[in-house]
Amino acid sequence: MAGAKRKKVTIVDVAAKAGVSKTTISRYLNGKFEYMSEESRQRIADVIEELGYRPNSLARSLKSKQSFVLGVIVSDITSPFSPILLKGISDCCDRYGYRILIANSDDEPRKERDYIMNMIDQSVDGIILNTTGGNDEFLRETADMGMKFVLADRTIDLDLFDTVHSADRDAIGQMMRYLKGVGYESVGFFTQPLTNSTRINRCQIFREVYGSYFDGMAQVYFLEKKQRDANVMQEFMRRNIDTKHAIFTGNGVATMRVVQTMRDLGIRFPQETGLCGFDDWEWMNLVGGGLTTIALPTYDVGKECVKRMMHLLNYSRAGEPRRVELPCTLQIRHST
Amino acid sequence: MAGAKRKKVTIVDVAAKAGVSKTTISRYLNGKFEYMSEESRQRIADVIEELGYRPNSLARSLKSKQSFVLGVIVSDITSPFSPILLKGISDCCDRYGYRILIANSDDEPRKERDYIMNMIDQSVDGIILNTTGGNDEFLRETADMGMKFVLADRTIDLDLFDTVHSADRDAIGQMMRYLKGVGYESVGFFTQPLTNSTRINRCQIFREVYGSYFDGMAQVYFLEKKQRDANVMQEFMRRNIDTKHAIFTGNGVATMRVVQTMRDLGIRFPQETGLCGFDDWEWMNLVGGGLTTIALPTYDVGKECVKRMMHLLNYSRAGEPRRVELPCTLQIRHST
DNA sequence: TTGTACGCGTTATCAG
DNA sequence: CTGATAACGCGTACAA
Repeated sequence: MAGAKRKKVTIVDVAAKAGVSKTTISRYLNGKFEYMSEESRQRIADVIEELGYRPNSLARSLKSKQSFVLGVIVSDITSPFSPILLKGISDCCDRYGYRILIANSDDEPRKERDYIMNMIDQSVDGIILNTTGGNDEFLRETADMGMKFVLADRTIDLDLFDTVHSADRDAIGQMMRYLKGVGYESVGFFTQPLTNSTRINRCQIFREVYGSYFDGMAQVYFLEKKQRDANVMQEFMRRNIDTKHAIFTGNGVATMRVVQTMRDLGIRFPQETGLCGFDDWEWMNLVGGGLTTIALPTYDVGKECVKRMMHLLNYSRAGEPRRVELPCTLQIRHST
Repeated sequence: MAGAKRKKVTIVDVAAKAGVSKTTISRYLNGKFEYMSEESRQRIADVIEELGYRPNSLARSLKSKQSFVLGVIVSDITSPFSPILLKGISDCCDRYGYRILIANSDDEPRKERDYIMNMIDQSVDGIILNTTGGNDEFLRETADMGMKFVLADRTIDLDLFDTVHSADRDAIGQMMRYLKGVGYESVGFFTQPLTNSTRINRCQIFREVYGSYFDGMAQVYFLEKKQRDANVMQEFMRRNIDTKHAIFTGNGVATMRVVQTMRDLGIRFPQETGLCGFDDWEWMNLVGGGLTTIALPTYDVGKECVKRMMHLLNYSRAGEPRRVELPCTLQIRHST
C-alpha cells in the first residue's frame, strides 16, 4: 500500500520467523558462523532476504560503542579545495565501511567548536579537521577525553595530532629553481592576510628560501581589501621595474585576484611580468595561454587522513603523532 | 590525565548527583519545566554544568524515532555546483538543529542506491537527493516505506516527490530575448550528452522556444569526447557562416570546453561568435573580458530543499508533491 | 511535582 | 552449537 509506513522489521522478527533466538541472529550478522549449524545459517539467510531485514545502526552503535561514522569539518566548503578533499575522504571511507558527517565551519572557531561537540554527541568514531586554528586548547581537552583527531591541510601549534598536508617547502623550492632557471631575477609573493597556518607557512618558507635563489630582500605583498589590489600591484611593478620579475601567489584565490587586477590594469603576462602560484584549478589553463601552477595533492590528503584515522582507531595510541607530507606537482605553462 | 579516556557521563550520573530520578533529568532535557520545582530545576542545571553532561544522541534517537539528521546525496561532489548546494543546505539545517550525512554518488545509480540504504540504516529523518536518475523504482518503494525525499535540481519522471530547481525555462527565454535584442541571428546550443534531467530539460526547452526568437531550425551540438570538440565547433562555424551567430552552453563544464576549443582554434569572442551559457562561475569573469552567463540560484535551492523537508517532517503528508522553481539571473558581460 | 518500570534494537556474558 | 538475560543511554506511561 502506498503511504503505509510499515513497521521496521527487527532482529526479533527475524528470530521468530527463523525459529531461533535473537542471539543467533546477532551472531549471524557479525559473521560468527563457527557457532552455528549450516542449517541455521542457511535458514537465517533466507529469512533475512525474505523479510528485507536491515540491522539498525543506531542500536548497534549504542551497544557496541562504534558507529562507523567519521566527522569531517571543513573551514570553507565553497572553496575549490574542499570538494576534492571530501571526495578523497569519502572514497576512502567507502573502502573501510565508514560514513561521514560533514560540517562547514565558515572559518569561525565558534562554529567549529559547536560542530565538534555535536559530532561527539552523535558518537562519531573520529574527526577529520581542516581547522580554523582558533580552538587549540579545546581540541587538546577533547582529545584528552578520548576523541580521535586527524588534521587535514592545516596545522596547529600543539604537536599533538596526526596531520596530513602538502609538501609546500619542496614545492616552493622547485618553483624558485624553475623561475631562476628561465631567467627571472626577482619574485614577489602575493598572499591573502596570514590568518591560517597554510598561508603563514607558505609565506614563511618563501622568505626563508628566497636568498638561496635570488638577490635582494624577499618581497611579500598582501591582498587585503579588493579595492586596494591595484595599488599593491602597481607598487610591485614599480619596485621591480629594472629586473625580470615574476609574481608568486600563495593560493588560487590570490591568483584569481592578481589575474583580475592585471586585466583591469592592462598588465600582460608573461610579457610584462611572470605569474605563477599555488593551486591548479581547471580554469587556470584557460586564461592567457595557461598559468604556471603548483598542483596540490588534495585528493590524496583526504585519502591519507582516513588512513591515519583507521590507524588511530585500530591500533589505538600507536605512538607519537605523525606528520605526513604529500608531494605537489609543478605545472609549467605559458605565464612564466 | 592525558589519554585517560574518562567514562562518558550519563543521565544516571546526573540524576544521582542531583538527588532526583532520571525521569526528572529527562524532563529537564526536554524542556518540560512545568513538572518540576524551581529548586530541582536549578540544581539539575548546576549538576549538568558541573559534570559537563551531554545527552547521547544515539540513545535519544533510538527511543524517540527522530535523529535530527538529514541525508544528502550529491551526484558529483567535485562539480562547482555541489559545494554551493551543500552550503545552502548546511546553513539552513543549522537553523533547524539538523545535522547532515553526506554522500557522493559519482553519478552511479548503484552507489546512490547503496547510500540511500545506508542512510536509512542510520535512521536519517529524510534524504535530500541530487539524483542520478537511475533509481526511480527504488525511490518509489523506499518512499512507500515511509522515507521522506526532496529532490534537488534534478527531477525524475514519477510525479511523487517535492522538487526544487532553477527556473531554466524562464532563464533561457531571457537569454534568447537578449541575444535577439543585440542583433544575433542564429544560436547553437552546446551540451554534454543528455544523461540527466537537467541537460535534457534545458536542451528540450531550447528547441521548443527557438522558433519564437530566430529563423531556421534550432541547432544542438553535442560535446562528447574532448578530442572531437574541435570538429563540432568547426561544424557550427561552417553552418552559421553567413549569419551573426552565438553559442549557448548547457552548463559550466560545456562552457569551459567551448572556451578551451575556441582558444585552441584561435576563434575569438565576441568578434567571431558570441558566447553565453548556464552557470556563472568565478573564473568566467576573467576570460576574454568576461562571459555572459546565467547565474543559478544554487544556494537558495539548497535552502529551499531543507524548508520543504521540514514541512514534510512536521506536517507529514501535506498533500500533493510540490515543484519549486527559483529564478536565475542574467549576467551580461563582454562575450556577447 | 516526582519516581518506577519498561521498551527502543543490538550486542555480550553466561550457562547449558 | 544455542539461548536466556542483562546491559547500552534515554524517553514515557503510569502510578504515587
